[in-house]
Amino acid sequence: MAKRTFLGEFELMILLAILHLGDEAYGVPVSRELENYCGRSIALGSVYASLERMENKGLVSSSVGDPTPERGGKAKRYFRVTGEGLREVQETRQVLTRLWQGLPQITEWKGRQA
Amino acid sequence: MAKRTFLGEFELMILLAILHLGDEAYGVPVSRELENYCGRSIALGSVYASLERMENKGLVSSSVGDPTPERGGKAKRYFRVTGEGLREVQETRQVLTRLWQGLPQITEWKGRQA
DNA sequence: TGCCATTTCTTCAATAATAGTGAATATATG
DNA sequence: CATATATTCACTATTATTGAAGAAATGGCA
Repeated sequence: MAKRTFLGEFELMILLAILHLGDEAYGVPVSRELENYCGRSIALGSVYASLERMENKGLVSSSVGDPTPERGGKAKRYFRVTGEGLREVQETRQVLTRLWQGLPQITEWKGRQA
Repeated sequence: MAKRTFLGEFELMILLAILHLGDEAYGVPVSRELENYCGRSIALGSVYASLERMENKGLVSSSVGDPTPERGGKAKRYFRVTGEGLREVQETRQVLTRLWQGLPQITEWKGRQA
């Protein structure tokens, strides 16, 4: 069996999106948030699948809210990042930050070139 | 078929390790470099597998050097990050940087807590 | 009132791609 | 030939992606 591994890129981004959204972190806005940050479309199914896996690993927890009084206002499943999830994000950030420090070809790039 | 996706966490780290190593970037030191940065052991096979995939995707290129005059000095396969590989690293870094900006619970963490 | 179309959100099933492992293989030198 | 360095291989596990189906709610209209 494959042993414990890194946080996947997608997992990392989802965790960060949840932190950004705070109390409004359920599947749909998480997906929208990612699309905004990444500039590409994200399949909702992949977000839910990843959330499911991360809940099993203890990186996020979820709770189902009440239905809202609006058309299609089905109860939402809200997600939070657990302490362990936060720790993993922090560690990943540390490693990446160290890795791209001292690499001018990376860090001096300011965005898509003209 | 799954469409084009993000750079995986592992792929990203390998690309960064290659950039750090410059002219000495072949399988073994790449793996060692990762172990140093990540603080965990890395299976050599997984590094080669990832390098292989990335070469197919055009993110790295490789060339086989000459044997070196030392015991077991088998010819090495050196890797370089291509222009496209570099661009992907840069874009990934941009997205991640934006995502963890404004999150004090992430950015104000200075390392493994005492 | 009682349906049903519509909306919002979640789950599912199936496939592709990536990660990880241990053993095997290839080539050097001493 | 034993040993050292490096790469490749075969196989399994985990993660990513997609498209469609399922659940639950409201709004409007006969």
